[in-house]
Amino acid sequence: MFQPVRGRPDLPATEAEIAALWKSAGIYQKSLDNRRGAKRFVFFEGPPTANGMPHPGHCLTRAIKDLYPRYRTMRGEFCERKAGWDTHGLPVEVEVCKSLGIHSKAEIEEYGIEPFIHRCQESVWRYMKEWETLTERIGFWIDLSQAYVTYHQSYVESVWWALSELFNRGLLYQGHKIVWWWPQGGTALSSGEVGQGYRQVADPSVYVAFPLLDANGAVTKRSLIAWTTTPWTLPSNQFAAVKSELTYVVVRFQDDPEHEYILAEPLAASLAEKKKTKIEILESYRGSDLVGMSYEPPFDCFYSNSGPRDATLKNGTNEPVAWRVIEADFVTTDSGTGIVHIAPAFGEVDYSVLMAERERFENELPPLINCVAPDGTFTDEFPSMTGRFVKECDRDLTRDIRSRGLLVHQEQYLHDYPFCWRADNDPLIQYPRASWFIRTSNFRDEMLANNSQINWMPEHIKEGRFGNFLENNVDWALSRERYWGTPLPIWVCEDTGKAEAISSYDALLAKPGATGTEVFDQAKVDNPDLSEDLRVHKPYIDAVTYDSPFSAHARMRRVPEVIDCWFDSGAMPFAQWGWPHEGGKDFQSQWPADFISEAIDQTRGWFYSQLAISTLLFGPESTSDAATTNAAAEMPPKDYPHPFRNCIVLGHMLGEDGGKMSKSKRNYKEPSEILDRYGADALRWYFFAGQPPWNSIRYSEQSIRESVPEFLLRLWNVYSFFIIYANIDGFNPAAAMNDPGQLDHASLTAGNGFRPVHERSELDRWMLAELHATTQKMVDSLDSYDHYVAAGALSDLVDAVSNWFVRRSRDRFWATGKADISADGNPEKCDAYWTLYEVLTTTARLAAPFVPFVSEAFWQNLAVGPFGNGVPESIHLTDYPTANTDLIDPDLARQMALIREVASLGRAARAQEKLKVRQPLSKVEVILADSHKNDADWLTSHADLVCDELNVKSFEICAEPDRYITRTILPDLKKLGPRLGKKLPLVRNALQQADAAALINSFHEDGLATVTLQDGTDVSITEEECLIRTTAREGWAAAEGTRGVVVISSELTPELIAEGRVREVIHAVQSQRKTVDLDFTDRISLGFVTESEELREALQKHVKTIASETLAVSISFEHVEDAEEETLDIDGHALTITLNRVVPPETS
RNA sequence: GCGCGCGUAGCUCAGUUGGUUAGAGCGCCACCCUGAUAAGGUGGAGGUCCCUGGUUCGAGUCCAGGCGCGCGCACCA
Repeated sequence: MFQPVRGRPDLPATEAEIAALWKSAGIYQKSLDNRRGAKRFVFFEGPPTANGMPHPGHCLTRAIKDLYPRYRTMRGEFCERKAGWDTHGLPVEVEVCKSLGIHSKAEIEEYGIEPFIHRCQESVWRYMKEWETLTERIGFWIDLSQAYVTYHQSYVESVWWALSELFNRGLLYQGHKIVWWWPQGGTALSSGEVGQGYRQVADPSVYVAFPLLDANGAVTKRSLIAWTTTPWTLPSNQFAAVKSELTYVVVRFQDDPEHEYILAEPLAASLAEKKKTKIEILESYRGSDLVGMSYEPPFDCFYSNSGPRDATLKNGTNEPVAWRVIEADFVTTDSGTGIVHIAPAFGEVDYSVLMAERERFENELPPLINCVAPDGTFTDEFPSMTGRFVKECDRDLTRDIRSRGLLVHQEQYLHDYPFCWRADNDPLIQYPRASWFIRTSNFRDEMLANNSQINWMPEHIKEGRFGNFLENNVDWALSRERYWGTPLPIWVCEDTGKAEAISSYDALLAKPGATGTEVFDQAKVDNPDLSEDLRVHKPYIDAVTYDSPFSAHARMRRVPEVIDCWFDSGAMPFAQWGWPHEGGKDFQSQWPADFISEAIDQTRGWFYSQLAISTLLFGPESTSDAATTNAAAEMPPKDYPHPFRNCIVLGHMLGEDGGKMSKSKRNYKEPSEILDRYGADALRWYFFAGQPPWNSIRYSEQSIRESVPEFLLRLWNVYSFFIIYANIDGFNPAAAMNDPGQLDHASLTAGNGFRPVHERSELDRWMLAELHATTQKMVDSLDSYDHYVAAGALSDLVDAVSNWFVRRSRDRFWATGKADISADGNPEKCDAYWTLYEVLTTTARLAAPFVPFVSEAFWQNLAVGPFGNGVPESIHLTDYPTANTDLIDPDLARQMALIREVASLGRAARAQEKLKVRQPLSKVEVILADSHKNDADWLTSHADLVCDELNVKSFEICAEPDRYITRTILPDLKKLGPRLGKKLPLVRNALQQADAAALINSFHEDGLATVTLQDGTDVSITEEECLIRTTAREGWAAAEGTRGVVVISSELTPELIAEGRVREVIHAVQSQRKTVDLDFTDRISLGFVTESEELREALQKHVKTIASETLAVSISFEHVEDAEEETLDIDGHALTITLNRVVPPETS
């Protein structure tokens, strides 16, 4: 006896029971133990941050991350799943600041770094509970208890090791970088943060004259015109850039005849237009002719001091260190003047100009000119505006330039400009800051080589988004002037400035004269709950200093910075084990990952940080050696790809409106709400089967709801059908066999009453063939990470079971006799049960990685129920099914598809003629397409089935097809195209006009036919090169499909009409039984009252059929007493049906 | 602006090296079944495959250029 099943499943409730079962029985752990020692399937968890609430996108990621480990485990591999949490970084600090009601660095320091760090560490776990709940609820099996945590000491120390290696190899250096700087907040913003803050604003756009100097340094009447939208950068001007190949012209404006100006030729006319004046072109130069000229900068703040000072180049000649025309590729004529004002302090390209210039000089290098302080105000070096915020000086600066006759033109310029995303009135500025970098650009080719070996899904990521990103690699700006992060493990000599990197806390303590640990110890005494891990964090770590090896009596002190938290997560492949300080075995066996998956935003994030770190530390070019830190540690193999081989890049999840999901727009439902209403399996199936994973996916409740009936509900209905009748018939697999194994085909073969497949009905053979073909397809797809195709195959299988196998097997399930091998057993019925049982248990296993809860519920009831300990106690402890290829039968699959199409075409033909299926018809004829000619005999032998499906009296393959159809010979373009090329259209015409019958004849007699083309040439064509299309002629009740044409006889005899009416009446009685709420075994007495002689005769003639179909024990042609009564219209004849339940006589 | 992706039925999406009649689900309309039954099934209508050009015997598919959307990078003197 199976547990009775409700018709309408309550999936969320079922899932809760299953989850409890897994937990109490420790199934996840057992699924691992089961595979210990087997081939490993290595999975890396990209650490989410528990500092924010999980949202629907995380559900998708977690579902995909669960699918493949589950699948591989069932396939016999050992897949450990270690959870992890990303805990560092600005977002955490921001959360804390919000709760404290502060936001600037000054306020943080005022609050105190120590308590601030404590709050950060607590804040990290703010939504921990929600994350753990979601993880379990969605069925993501991962070991949360052993999670790696990026702020833990062992993790931090692994990161330190990596950084110290890089430092020792000269790959970690300090340099300057132009960053987007938030002056009021005193911090740089990450590109992601900057991206959020762009706004369209109107800035002043000024065309400024830079007067050229003659050989003696005297101002001439000729000026360059430079264009800028940031007048505040003009005092810091250092160069003017032109493009060598561009043509520049010397012009005179009609409204300003005193001066001559130089600008790019293509832009001269438009500037004149803007000035509403005319120009005269005096001369033209190539850009390269201008290079080297000196000019007077618009402000003299630096000029007056140092003037146009010269310095010696490496080639021995002299050049001014500033205010000189240089050549640059990035100059364009898209806007401006073709002459670019260069202020290296305030732009990345500008800064690179300065760097390039410095390369040219021998020893006295061009300085970085900058008269702006980090707080965004002018310094003393620009006395006229000292202390004022630069952005507010644009107007006054412009006025100043105009008063000195240097303003050529001014206008408003609309463009996007970034503001601080947290203080949206604060504009950001580009500003130089000292920063630590990793020399990743040296490893660009290495990273590309590594990347080329990775299996990216979708493929275009490799060469596209990710490849491009690597191509444009710049050194990794690693340091952050913040508080909550992995401290940069570099200690600097206070005397000499020489630095060294530290690879672990113990190594630090082992340094001569190390002191300062007591600061943390004291804090621990004051607050015993303080996390030990904070020992390696600010401010405690900053207190640890030691004797300098570089200078007697000097101390080594740590630099103040922490690092980019992306480095943390990228170091996860080894840092999760604390390697190389510990965890050597784990790292060896769990590297590289076979599989990772995250959303597309991680191309710049975790995908990159992992690849970069791995390439630098473990690539063939690497000279890193962990053994210097820990003699027991072994470096991993170097061959690419690492640290991951296969990566599914998920599309972004969009809200209901197709836009970005946003809390404030409320355009999506909380995951918990969806899970409570539809269940995790519904959500998972929607993710897996709804679209290829890399598509962006619109997360809408409606789509999720609609995905349920198509697969889960259909499967559930088949399951519940089986349970209902198996219980009625007492079908008990456990009574039939001792060793059920995992209930796969081979084990079932031993069952009593389980007949060999070849002895069973064709329907069973077909069903099992489909089952095993689907199994094969799913395994192939999942092995190549294509779960979308696998899900489609599974869905088709369920459709086949539900809509063909069960439908066509109903009679067997309802037949008399028992479902066993006893004397009164019915072997056909037994077959039906065994087949459906095999299909259900195997389908459940096929579905297990996709919908782990429902499939477990099936297994518990279908397998564990009857067999107890004889079978694995959970479906997730079984092996994934493998196809029994002997059972796959492509011919039968084709034939069954044919008969399903015939039935469907027959119904289409009926519908066309408005002949409902209840109306019996005399005949159906089928004309098979040539491709299915060979199945004619097979189809004929299934006449009964066709007749039954279509409610017709007889079936035949049409003997005179030409009555009903015409044939058209079409060229098989795929075959003829390559052979005939341009002649193809002619051939096509010729075939269209040719006599199809004659051609077919010719094919049959000569094996080929010759057609004469319009151009007079002849072409021979074989039958294989043609397709013969069959079209139904007008005037018949016919429908055509790809496999043939089905013709229904629409002729109605009085006898057929009578039968139709009887069926109509039976239908009415059945409906009435239902409205009266009779049980389906209740007997009735029936009375028919009608004025129509014709109808009464028909009913009388088929009284037996009516009785058996409706379970009527008596049928009279008068009112039945005390009966339910209903009058209806049968083809224009009024009929009153009276119906009464017959109380069965007491049986003693 | 540059790069990547996307644009197919009312909606959500498939469409496998270019090939003859472009598919599914939902919704809609009509119907069937009434022993899976507050289920299930069938049929139908519905398409300028974003636009324009090109390559080709042949383009939803390949190429170029637009337009629109999403994402990433950069923001431009």
